[in-house]
Amino acid sequence: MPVDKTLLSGSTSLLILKLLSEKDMYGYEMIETLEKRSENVFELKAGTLYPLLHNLVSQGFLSCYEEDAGGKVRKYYHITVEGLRRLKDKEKEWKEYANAMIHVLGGVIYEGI
Amino acid sequence: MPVDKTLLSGSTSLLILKLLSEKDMYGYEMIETLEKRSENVFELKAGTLYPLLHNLVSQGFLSCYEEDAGGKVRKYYHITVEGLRRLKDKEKEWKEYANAMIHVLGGVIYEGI
DNA sequence: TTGACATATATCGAATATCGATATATACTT
DNA sequence: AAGTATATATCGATATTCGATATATGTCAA
Repeated sequence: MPVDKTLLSGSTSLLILKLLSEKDMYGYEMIETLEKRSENVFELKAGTLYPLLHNLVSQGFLSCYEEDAGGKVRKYYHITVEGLRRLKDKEKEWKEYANAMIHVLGGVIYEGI
Repeated sequence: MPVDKTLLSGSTSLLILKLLSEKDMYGYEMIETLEKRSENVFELKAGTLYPLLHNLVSQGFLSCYEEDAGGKVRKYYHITVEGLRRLKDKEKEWKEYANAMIHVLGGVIYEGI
């Protein structure tokens, strides 16, 4: 059950940074991992991911190296120190946003997030 | 402390529909109410709101009537039956999105929202 | 009374983000 | 041999928001 794609706007880089804070991954792997972890709510498209990865590299938040996997060359991405800092900021920002939404929607504020 | 504006993408109409499900409001009032309720996290701009309101009216989710307030004409917006249905759908969608985010971010899933 | 600021609505162009379509190439399966 | 999955990439179209700008009235202080 994928959600309105515009809801993802702005949170995609956060999701990617989060995944890479756990281990190095290649693009295709990120798409599959996100899909599984979110129980098919996030269906990140390749046309969204690859330009975003290049962008994060050029901003210094990720580094990239190639590795051979049975004839196929995979591009692994690794989060940098600046990337970890960025992740922390983005995570905090998202929690602020979510709390504000819950507040307006009339629910209790979830202090845990 | 306003958050990254791209995070709002897609949730703005949900916020507006939610406000109007409580009472009729005019545009300027919505901007101020959202700002207060979210503790300055949401700073909806007039350039975003007014076209959005017109759009929601043309889609049949809102109706509009004018009222005089000390020389100034205010345009009050009222949520329609279809608007209420839309609100319910959008609310459900946002909760699905938020739960998926929390899931990926490694937090517990907040069943309440 | 004049100037500044708040109220109130509106439009337009620029910037940003995502997707769909398309392209390329290899591996695996049937 | 053909089709599907893996894997990366680019481009144009679409959607959303904002900043800037415009207009007009009310209020308050100097």
